[in-house]
Amino acid sequence: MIRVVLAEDQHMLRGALATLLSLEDDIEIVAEAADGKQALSALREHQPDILVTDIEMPHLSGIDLAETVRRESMPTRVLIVTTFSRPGYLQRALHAGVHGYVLKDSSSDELATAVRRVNAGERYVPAGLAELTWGTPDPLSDRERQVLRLAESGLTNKQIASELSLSVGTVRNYITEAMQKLNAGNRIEAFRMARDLGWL
Amino acid sequence: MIRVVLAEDQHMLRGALATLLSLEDDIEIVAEAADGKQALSALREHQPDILVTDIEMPHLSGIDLAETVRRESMPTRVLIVTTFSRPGYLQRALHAGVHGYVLKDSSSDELATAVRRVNAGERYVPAGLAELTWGTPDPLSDRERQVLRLAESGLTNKQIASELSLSVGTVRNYITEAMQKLNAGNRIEAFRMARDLGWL
DNA sequence: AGCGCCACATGACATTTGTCACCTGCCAGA
DNA sequence: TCTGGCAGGTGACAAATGTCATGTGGCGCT
Repeated sequence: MIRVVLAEDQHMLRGALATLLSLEDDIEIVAEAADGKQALSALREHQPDILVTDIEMPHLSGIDLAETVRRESMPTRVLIVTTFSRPGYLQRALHAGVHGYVLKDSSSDELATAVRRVNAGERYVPAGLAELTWGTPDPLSDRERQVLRLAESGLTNKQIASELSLSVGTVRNYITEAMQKLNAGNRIEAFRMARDLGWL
Repeated sequence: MIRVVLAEDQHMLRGALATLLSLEDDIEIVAEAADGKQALSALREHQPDILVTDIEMPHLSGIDLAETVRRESMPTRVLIVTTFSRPGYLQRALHAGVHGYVLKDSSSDELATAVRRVNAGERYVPAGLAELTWGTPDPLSDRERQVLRLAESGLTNKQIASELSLSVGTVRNYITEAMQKLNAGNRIEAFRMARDLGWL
């Protein structure tokens, strides 16, 4: 029996996946979690074989969970289930020690398959996405990323500067650099592109 | 037997919901659709009792579908299932003649309940959301909405102006008006707020 | 017919944003 | 030790963005 903890913040999808996975003869859902913190408690308590988790969740992301699992040498393997086929996400996920990666846009059969593969010690990654990923390494520096995130939330250069204790000129510089790297015409295009590629 | 067409672009959720709804004794899924166009064909072919549909889908949105259903006087009632609890969405949905509205963040039991209620001729709307909705009527004019959408996609005022055959000054003015109505400090805050409230 | 209201429109002006050239200091690797 | 790269910074200039006063025409109300 493969013992699974399921973490997904969307109630309806979580319930549906739990039901479907439970229908499989060799899979057992030992706990469900609606956010990262609950997931972490469940991991500590149940020490499952597999954690099936979304990336974007309150409190702790699926990637944060994967890092914790590795840092604390838990016996659990992590399988990410996510909406987005953003190259940067997969890259960060693999870097965090994730064992499998499934898109919500695939079938629930494929999820069950992935669970079994990962449980058997294999890696599971969508064919097309893997290639995409290595084609475009993230060119942004930490500062550029930081500044773009704040710009995305609607702050002005002045506000960003005071937030990060930098001069306005420096902030402008980072934005300009990011725009050049991303080949964007203004800050809006820049953070949208970075976001879409999974770099923020 | 309640005959249902299910339209949802996320494969995994669609499959899961189809399975779960089929488990109910009085509900039958007669067709599934992955986008608005497929949904429309399915509606024409099967003339179901209920259309369960997402809002954000390729080709035709769930709201477009609801409008078509009413315009063509189909025998079908429409039940929206969506991620977003944005007041403007519910408002537009009801205006389009939708009979029920369920959030993906509720349980799948609730979905089945909603299907039955709507089939019985009742309306089904989440309690809290209904109040929220009437508290904040959309203050944006058509032009302001149009301009905000284009600004959101990263176009400059000049590009927006040429797109809409206006002068740059006029475009700037619309942005300013929208910013004032939304109490935003710049265009980025403005379109983010409008988007979050479901007004774009 | 006259009034007010509103969406739509414009241009002049001030501020913010983006570009560019150039400077300092730190640190890792050849 | 030299070199290159990166973080941090400045200032001058050009371009885009935001503010404001003002004008037009349509529509409803009295």
